[in-house]
Amino acid sequence: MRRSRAFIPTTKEAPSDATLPSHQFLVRGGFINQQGSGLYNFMPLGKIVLEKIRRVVKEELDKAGCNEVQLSFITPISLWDRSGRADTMGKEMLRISDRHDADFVLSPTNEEAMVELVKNRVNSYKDLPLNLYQINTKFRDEARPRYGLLRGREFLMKDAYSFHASKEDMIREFDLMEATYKKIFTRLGLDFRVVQADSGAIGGEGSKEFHVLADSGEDTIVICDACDYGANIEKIFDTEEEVNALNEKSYEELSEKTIDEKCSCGGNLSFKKGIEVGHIFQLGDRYSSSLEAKFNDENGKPKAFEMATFGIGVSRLVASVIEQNHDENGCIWTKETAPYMVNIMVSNIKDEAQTELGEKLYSELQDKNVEVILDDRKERFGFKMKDAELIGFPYTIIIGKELVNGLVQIYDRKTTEKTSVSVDEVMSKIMDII
RNA sequence: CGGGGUGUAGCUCAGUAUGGUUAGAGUACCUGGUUUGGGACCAGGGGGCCGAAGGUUCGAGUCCUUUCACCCCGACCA
Repeated sequence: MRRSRAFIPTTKEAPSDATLPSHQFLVRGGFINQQGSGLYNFMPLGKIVLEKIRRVVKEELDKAGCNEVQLSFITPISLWDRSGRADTMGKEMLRISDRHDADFVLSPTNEEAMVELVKNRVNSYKDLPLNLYQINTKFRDEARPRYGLLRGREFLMKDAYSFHASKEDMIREFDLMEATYKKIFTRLGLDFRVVQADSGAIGGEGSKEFHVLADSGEDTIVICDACDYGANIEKIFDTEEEVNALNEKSYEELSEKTIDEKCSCGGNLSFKKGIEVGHIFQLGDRYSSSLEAKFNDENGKPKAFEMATFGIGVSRLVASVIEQNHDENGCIWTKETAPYMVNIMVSNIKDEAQTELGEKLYSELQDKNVEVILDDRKERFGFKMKDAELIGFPYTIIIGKELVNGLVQIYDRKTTEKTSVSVDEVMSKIMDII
């Protein structure tokens, strides 16, 4: 992509209501813009990042044997009447009616729809287990949307539902998904913890959350410094007062707060703030029973499916990457999430030698399938650098004043270091580090 | 859903207490010139139904009523 042809509206100032780094930088960098309360548009850069995260999620799930589907986003209210959630989900579920005055729902989650999909199509234990997922828009009419992409009303979520002949097999899948989620978040370059969680309204026995560690996280978790134990405080403390008191504390206050108790492994426990980006539940037969979704077991006896459900907040992950990876100048994307891996900056486009080299490197990197953007705008050096830092390309090749000596520079966004490299070596050097 | 706040140029905001020239600044944008390694400078220019609807008045961005939107604090939630 040529920067001169790209739609990347960056700004010097952030909207006055954006308080979190991810919100400010994603808006300033031209990734997203707000359409309404809790509603966001993804502009080209935001769309690229969103798709990259979606692809990582899809690749790992497919490797683990899951099937991707796509359910209709608008669902008839009757679907929700049958499970009883038309009443229990309350106002979070946005209802609409069509021209015939029939009532519909903008799906906030899809247990019912997925059970209905499988019901009467999977009739034998021989067809189990089965794990179906979709990466699709969800709508939850939050009482108070906030923090940009972290708590929107419309958001992109991966939701998966698995069906099993026995509880043992369901637990096997649950463990497999925990391992798969770890691969996904590791590939995305995130520092995260798996924690014991409160199952909440969705119900079920075992439930684990995946938290990206970030000062701005809305949840408070307890983690061990020696083993991989972690828990959401909602799980550990009994009363709402205790949980709320801790959640209100800032990151700084929490890090000073010590825990006297030791972990069962003997390690020290401490409080951290986390952003919940994944949640896996053991559902049992709650939905399959109420919706009468059954299969025949080895003895030909009808039995309700054992189920589990697995969620990942895909659009929330876009913001989570930045909450965890930014500095005062802007975004620092990880390798799997960067909108473009290499930015070629022609310092002065009136300098023919600089422009020529820029074009040459641009086409060579394209030939090698490197995601590359050429900053060919008629702007000054400082302007282009600030822009590149705000957007957060991992590497920028600066073609500028050192070219007369046969040198260019490679700017590393994460370390902010510039390294001079000869023109002859720059291609091999860049291919090495990306 | 309770409490508070804000809607004026693409963006950030003055102006509203006390109604009165042609509604402002910074930034962004366009033109010309100078500049060219850290969001440049000079000159000129375009851009507004002052959130919407009613009302008071000779006259409303400013006063009154209604309404919509957005934000913040709580409660709730992935």
